[in-house]
Amino acid sequence: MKFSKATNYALHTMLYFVVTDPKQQLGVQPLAEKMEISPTYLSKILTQLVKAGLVESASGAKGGYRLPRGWESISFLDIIHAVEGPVSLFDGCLNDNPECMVKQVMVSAEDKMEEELKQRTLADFAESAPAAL
Amino acid sequence: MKFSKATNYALHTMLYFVVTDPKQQLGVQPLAEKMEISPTYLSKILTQLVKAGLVESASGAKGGYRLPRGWESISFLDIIHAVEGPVSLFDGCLNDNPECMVKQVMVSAEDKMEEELKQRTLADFAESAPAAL
DNA sequence: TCTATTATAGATATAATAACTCTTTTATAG
DNA sequence: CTATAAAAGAGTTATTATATCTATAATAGA
Ligand code: SF4
Ligand code: SF4
Repeated sequence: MKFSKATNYALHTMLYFVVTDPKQQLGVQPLAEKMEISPTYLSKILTQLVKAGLVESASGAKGGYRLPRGWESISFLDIIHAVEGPVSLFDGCLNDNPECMVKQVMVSAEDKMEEELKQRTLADFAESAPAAL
Repeated sequence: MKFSKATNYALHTMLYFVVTDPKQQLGVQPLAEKMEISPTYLSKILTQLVKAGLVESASGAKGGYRLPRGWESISFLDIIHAVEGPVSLFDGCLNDNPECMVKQVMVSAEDKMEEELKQRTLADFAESAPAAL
């Protein structure tokens, strides 16, 4: 019952994009070194973010990654969902009773968490946390 | 990023105690049959609940499990914590900066979820959901 | 005390998932 | 054409979840 390391890497990577320069193309090597993981692994995570539209990539020489226009409104939840997939904290419900309050409680709890994660966007970090990473 | 099956079993077991008879001693076999898992496995989960003080157990003949006095105020969060341990959705933070907003966001999101889970107690299910399980 | 019953503990096996690596392919600037 | 960098795919290892089996401890009742 915790977020994967991949999600961690994704969050930190996105934040790093913000605190450096959202416009500039950035290769995967410097990022990988910062977090001490292999470039190919991080690349795989970044590809997930690309597919979710949370970063832009450019192949070939002088290529790299950068934030897309509109990056300011990307939320924590967006990033988490991009990496973890559509998570539902509560699964394995056999007799699928829609009235069941157990499910309702769990779903509502998850919603509360997601609400919070949705409200926090990269814009919040543009000024406030340049020293974080 | 989801709750374990064990947590599921624990929640359903607790609910089952409520909808049947909170006072009566109940062996592990009937419960295990209901959820189609082995008695020893469920027993292990129940033992965790016992250690957390969420159920009472009695060894020996005519023994079994039952809810303790004050069971009405046991919350979903109590049960989850008893089985999952002290979970923190966000770990693997290396340079432990207490000012870090990333951590703050994640912790606050988790808090929101836990608040909700804390407010839902077994008492809510005493009348409302006798047909759930 | 003896026996049947029931929880507890420990060791172990299996399965599933996460975490990571290596290799190959595709794309592009110069 | 070539150097560079991302994307894709296959495969490996590590970790954790899930579950079972066996043995031990406790207790009520005969
Ligand atoms: S009690 Fe609710 S959550 Fe559990 S199996 Fe039934 S419908 Fe699903
Ligand atoms: S940026 Fe924040 S969450 Fe990430 S390692 Fe640093 S202190 Fe921890």
